[in-house]
Amino acid sequence: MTRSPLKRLRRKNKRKLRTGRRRSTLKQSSSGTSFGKNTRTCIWWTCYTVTGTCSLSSVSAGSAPSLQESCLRWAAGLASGSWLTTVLQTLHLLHSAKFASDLNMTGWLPVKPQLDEPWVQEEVQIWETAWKLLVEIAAARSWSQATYSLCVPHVSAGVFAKSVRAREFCMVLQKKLWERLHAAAQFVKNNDDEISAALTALLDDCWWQKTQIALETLAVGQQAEWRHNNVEVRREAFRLHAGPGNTKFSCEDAFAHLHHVVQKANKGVHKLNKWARWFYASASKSLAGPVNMVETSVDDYYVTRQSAKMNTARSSRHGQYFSPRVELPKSLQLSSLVAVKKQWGTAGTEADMRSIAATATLLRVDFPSLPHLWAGCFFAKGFVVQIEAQTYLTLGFRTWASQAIKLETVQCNGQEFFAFPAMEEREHRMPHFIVNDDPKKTTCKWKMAKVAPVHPMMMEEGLQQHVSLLKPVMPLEPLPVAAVRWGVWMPAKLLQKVCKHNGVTAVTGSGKVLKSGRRSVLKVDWARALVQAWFPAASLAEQEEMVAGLSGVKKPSMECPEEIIECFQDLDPANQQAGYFIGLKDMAATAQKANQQVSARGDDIDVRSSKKHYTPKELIPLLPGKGSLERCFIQRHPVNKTYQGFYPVQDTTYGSGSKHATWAGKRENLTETQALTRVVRQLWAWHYFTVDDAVNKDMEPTDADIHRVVAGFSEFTGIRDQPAESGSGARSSTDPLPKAAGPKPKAGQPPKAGPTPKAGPKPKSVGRGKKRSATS
DNA sequence: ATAGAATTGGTGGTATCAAG
DNA sequence: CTTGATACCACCAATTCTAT
Repeated sequence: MTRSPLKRLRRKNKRKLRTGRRRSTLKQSSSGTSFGKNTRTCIWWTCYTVTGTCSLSSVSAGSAPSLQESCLRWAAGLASGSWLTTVLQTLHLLHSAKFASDLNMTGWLPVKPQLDEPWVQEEVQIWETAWKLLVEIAAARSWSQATYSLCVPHVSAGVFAKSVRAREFCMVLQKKLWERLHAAAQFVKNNDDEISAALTALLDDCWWQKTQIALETLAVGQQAEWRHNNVEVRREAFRLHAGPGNTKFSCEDAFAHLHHVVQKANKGVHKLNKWARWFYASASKSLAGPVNMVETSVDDYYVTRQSAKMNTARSSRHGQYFSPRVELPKSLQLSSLVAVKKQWGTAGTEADMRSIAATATLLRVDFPSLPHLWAGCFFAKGFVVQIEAQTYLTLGFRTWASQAIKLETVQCNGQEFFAFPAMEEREHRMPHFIVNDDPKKTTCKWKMAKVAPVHPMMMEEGLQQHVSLLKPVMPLEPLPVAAVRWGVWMPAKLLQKVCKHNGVTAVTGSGKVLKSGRRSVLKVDWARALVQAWFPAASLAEQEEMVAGLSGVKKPSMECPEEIIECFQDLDPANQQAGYFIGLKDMAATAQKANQQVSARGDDIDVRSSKKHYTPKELIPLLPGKGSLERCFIQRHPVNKTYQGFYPVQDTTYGSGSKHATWAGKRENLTETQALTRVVRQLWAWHYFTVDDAVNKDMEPTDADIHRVVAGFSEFTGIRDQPAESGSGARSSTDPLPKAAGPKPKAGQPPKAGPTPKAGPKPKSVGRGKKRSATS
């Protein structure tokens, strides 16, 4: 019994770890053909890299950088905030004359045009849309990249940053994280209160400190007293980052591939199943050696199938595929996916962002305010916020904190504008985070305003050198008030908290009728109560807009039965204007609009999901299997004047086949019958080739059959076919494929001329199917 | 706490387009 | 007409959100 390659590999790696890193394996990894061109590398490959001896001297100036060096530089750049430079450059396009002119914006005008002119409105609209896009891009990049500058072990790459200052900064950051983690652990141990609970949740969200590698990295730093030039610190960082940062991708790739194999297996395509497993085992270079490998060529596939037929020993031909023969130690509590999730944490983009925000919070914020940080949910992406003299653009809130970009204020003629400070060269950048722990509108120190970019041509005289500035739509007002005014979405729980902290408790339910006879309180009810308490003077439509934003409800927020809408519309105009009906009017209009949107959306989906070019029922009798064969069909395109037939060629080497024919075309000018005949004959040719058991050849439709079908269509195309040729069942002279329908090869057997797929009658069209089966 | 709804991201397969 | 590229759609699984 041979041992599984996986097991063998594990042992190999273990041995390597134990015997100390004497032999450099890094070279091997960088020269492997797997990297670069194809990232489908065995996961152990990457682990291998980590255990190798580092050669610090290889990271040197001079000759062309090695793969390791460029990867290391890249990781170091990310750790010291290179991505933030990109974010700032993106946002700075607001002040870029070139950007404005690229968008065909009119330049600064000393005499302002009328705002209501169509071209002005159009340009202003474009400029505002461009700004929104810039904010989206900036926020997306910030939240996806900040992890490299904040979380361990990513930050440790910073000791290879270009400047000493940046290197020092990364070590200081890790030192702080280390200290804060210890303080947090102490606090949780000694306290059992609200703060302790919040801190536990924060640590859960941080997540990275639960990993062995992060703790090890910090421990190495601590032992080195956080000196960036310590040999061990640099060695650790080198091992982690001097290689393609693709452990994640390698794992995903490997598992995605396994998943694919499993899918195929479940479909019962046994030939492909085995083939794919062999391919998988042999595609991984790191498995070479202990296992007999097969070549991943089509020839080899045929040979293995031949040997299977001839009952020769296959074990000498192929490797073994993976299966979990070794159970993980029980103490790890990782025996199931559920256990993994419990032990480690949830994965995904949301979780990553939470981790970033939690780490930033752990770093800067005092523990006592942790239970109140949910109040940061007012920081909506793209708004301008201010505390004391400092102003920021927010990039969105994630559970604990919001990312923010510092702004400077520009005064002119008593008006206040906001601008991004001039870009300066920096060796090190850190993302900025802001928090709010006060949800009360009366005491909250933060102020917020919605802003719009001023169009370059509309800039005040004397400010045109800025190209464009951000201008508050309304004066800054307390953060909670502004958030409600602009309908900043928040989860239901937080909305409730906001209401309670601000004394809004009179909430009428509008949900289902409960046993008590009262209606249950929904999210919208809280939103409506808050809006009515804070904006009693606003019109109902305005209030409903705020409510819709706060609760994020897309459907009609209240059940407004059709009858009520109809009743209202049946009222005579005088009554419709009556004071006590005006509210109803707005509501009916809103509900109707929403209803229409919902129903229109439904229709849309229906229309798109219908298959327009599926086999028309008239063509079904012409198909092999008469419609019972899956993925075998003919499309008819009256506009393109084409037929296209598809047949699921079962031999996976060929994928599925398709045959296309045009009638009334320029080159051949076929009749419609001739075109359809070509397609039908090809389908049957594939059918004979594929199906092993005896097929009654008489089932194949005659030319006359085909013509009859086409004649049924002709009224739609306007192109009349000639009557069928007199030779009744005989093939016409234009029959395109007399050979293909000729001597039938036995199915499930390679063409007799040999193992190459070229010989013998075979489907001509290979198409994408072949490629996929060869590369998957 | 938890069931169920909604949302999101990924995958395989089909439909369509366009270059040669 | 072949071929490759890509848009689009249905479906699945993971995750988040809401309501109870």
